[in-house]
Amino acid sequence: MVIVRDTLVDALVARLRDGVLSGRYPPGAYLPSERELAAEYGVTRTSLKHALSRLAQLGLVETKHGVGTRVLDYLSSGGPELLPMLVVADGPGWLEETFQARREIGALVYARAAERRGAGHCADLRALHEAVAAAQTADDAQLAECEIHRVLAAASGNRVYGFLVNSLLNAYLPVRQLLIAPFRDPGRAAGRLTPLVEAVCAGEAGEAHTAAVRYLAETERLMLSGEDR
Amino acid sequence: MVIVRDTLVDALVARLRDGVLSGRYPPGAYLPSERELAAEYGVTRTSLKHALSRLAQLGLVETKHGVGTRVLDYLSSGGPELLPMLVVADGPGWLEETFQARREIGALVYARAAERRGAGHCADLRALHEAVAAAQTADDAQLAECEIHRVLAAASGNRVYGFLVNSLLNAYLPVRQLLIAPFRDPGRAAGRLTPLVEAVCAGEAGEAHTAAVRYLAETERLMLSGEDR
DNA sequence: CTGGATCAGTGGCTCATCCACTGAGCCATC
DNA sequence: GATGGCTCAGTGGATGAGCCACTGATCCAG
Repeated sequence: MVIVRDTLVDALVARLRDGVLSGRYPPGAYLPSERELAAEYGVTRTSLKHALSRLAQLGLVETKHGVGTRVLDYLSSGGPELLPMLVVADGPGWLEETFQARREIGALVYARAAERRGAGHCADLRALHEAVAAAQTADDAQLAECEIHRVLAAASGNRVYGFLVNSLLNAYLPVRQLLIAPFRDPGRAAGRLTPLVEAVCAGEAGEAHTAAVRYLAETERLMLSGEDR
Repeated sequence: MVIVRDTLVDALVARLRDGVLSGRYPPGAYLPSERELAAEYGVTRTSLKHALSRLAQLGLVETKHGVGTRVLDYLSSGGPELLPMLVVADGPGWLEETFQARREIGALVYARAAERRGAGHCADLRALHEAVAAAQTADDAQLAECEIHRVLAAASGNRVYGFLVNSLLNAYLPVRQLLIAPFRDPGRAAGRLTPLVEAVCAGEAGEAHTAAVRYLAETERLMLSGEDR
């Protein structure tokens, strides 16, 4: 386990972000001036500006020179990069919707990959599949599992799907412990993955699609119920 | 037309980002130290830090205290928020893949919305549809069209799809001129939208799905060919 | 009523300076 | 020879004072 110490700016971003997500700073409203905020949080204006700059990059606020910093409506203008923080902020609601999107988009990606399968991709997939089965620790299995999704996304022939999968996987990071559960027993994980991986490698598009949907639905049911821990 | 003057930090971000995307700073490599970079670009270290902070938020680099700033592999760790800059950077390739993803995910969203249609959503949709038809300028039509996508995403009952749609729509912003083309003639735009909107409002899920795919495919063909301008 | 000047308040940016962290290398100790 | 602690150079983190540029409201002269 690596000890990670948040930087001051990270902490500031978290505080301000929570203020926005919780509605303390509602959409359309202006934040207090940088000088006021800096005084309120007991930091330099420089540090506060760093934090605001990152909030702006996230699409949570918008800063205009000479005017002020306005809160945006993240629901109507935000992107999936907000998911990780939303999942921890209000939990189950966002998590379930993320799972649903992942399942449906995952099925799309899997079907595409099956259609376009190439020898190289299949080799990667088999190797990763074996890595999951052989993994001694839950962490290893989890990492390998993530890699499988990424390899499939790459095999879909559309890099945009790679980005979407990355975002959806990142949304899980904060609740990683829950996710690891189904992989505590490497044998079971292997058993569950086989049909999907085999189907994709064999190029059976229709069957792969069906298998993918079934696999993802089952996996997520386990994750949400917290069963098998 | 509003005149937007980029801030110094914006320009810095653009320069550094191009350096990363172009491979001048390859994945895994370390950037020069902040002091060196600041000198090279003729700016204060403070400003440079702001820029690096935003690059980090974008997932392009990773900064570690006492060590340095390392370039990440955006293809394997980035999210769809990178699309806008990739589309302008190397154009057609990313644009086509974005269109494909938008078409397939759009169809998913449309089908979902048709399944779960509610009176309120349908009213919104009809109003927007009429706004597109009535729009006097291409800009208006484009904005209303974006709104239709957002309303549909909202009607799908999954806020994550809203985020995904936002990201994909944002990817178009840099090439907005191209996109506006099919809407130069409001009458045609209206004619093209009708079947989809009607189908969703009528709740014919299967037909809506088919119509959505056909509509999106046609629209994007026009966009890519640049025809009808 | 209009157009320009003023002014208070806001964010943009700089500078000089110090602190905290990391990793490499040295060296005495075991 | 291996180990553990030390120093040191180089890196990013943070400060705070200060100045500049922009915006919008207000006021006033025309």
